[in-house]
Amino acid sequence: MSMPANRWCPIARSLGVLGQKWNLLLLREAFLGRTRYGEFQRIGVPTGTLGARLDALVDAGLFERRPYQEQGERSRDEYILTAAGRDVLPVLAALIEWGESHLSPAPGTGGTYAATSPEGHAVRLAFVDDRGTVVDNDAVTVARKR
Amino acid sequence: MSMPANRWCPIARSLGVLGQKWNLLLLREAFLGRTRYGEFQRIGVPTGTLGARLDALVDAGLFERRPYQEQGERSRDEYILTAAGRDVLPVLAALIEWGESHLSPAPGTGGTYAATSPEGHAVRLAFVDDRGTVVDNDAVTVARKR
DNA sequence: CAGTATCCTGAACGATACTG
DNA sequence: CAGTATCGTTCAGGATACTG
Repeated sequence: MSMPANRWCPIARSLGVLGQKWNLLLLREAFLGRTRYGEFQRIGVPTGTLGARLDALVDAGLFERRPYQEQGERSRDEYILTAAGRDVLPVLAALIEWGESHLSPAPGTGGTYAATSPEGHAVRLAFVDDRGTVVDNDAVTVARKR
Repeated sequence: MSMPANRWCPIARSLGVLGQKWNLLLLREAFLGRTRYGEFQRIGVPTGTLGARLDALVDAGLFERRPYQEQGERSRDEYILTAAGRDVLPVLAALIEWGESHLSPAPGTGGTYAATSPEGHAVRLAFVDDRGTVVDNDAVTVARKR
């Protein structure tokens, strides 16, 4: 995403990293516990694209390579989420919630993903103020600072 | 986004609507109160692209056209967020927060956007459980249902 | 299994010109 | 001001073959 007129905008800048077609799907797999090339490949991404996307995500600091070695095999790399990568979770959660609410099929018939707290409680995304009070989405307004 | 292997996934499906380069930027403008062609145009999108994106967002049900008429001018259309469109706010907020945390320049030097509650309190996105208790991002796990 | 290398195609993009 | 039309370019994506 080039867009010189929007370089100041964190949305545009985030999309520069996260906006390509496969990146968020690879991150989804990572959150589901996948770490290896072959596991990522199974979601349908062509190998050429996969290599490029993995490189890009490593360069952007969302994945880091970690060597591993199976019995009698050469050393290979796993792709592990960094702290920056783990912070993408709200983006994924927001997309999941929007898709399940507004896209056919089966809007509202129980989701395909479950997000849970360490205690096993289902969690959802919400806006909260500094005291931790939940604020309804429609009540939130956005403004540009300065 | 075609991806037959991922049609079940609400992330992939949401990206089908929201993933194009300019769509989220147009929605950003809508949240900032812009409604008219010329206002959208100012963000740097070429007119051809703008027409196509606006059509797509109307077709997807995120914008609706509403006629307006200035003194002595012909009737024109404004582009108004629908309920589905307003629900995109968490996606934008998540991208803003990720970008401001992890992308140069000036990560953490105070954001470019402010989200506020009706009472004027600053709000941020967070995971909450069914009792409204905030759960730390890193403590949340995702799993595929069924 | 874990990649790299090639080649092709299509869609979004960007610029520019034109119309009511 | 609010668009539509045209055109060239670029790049992600897709298919396939090949390597260690």
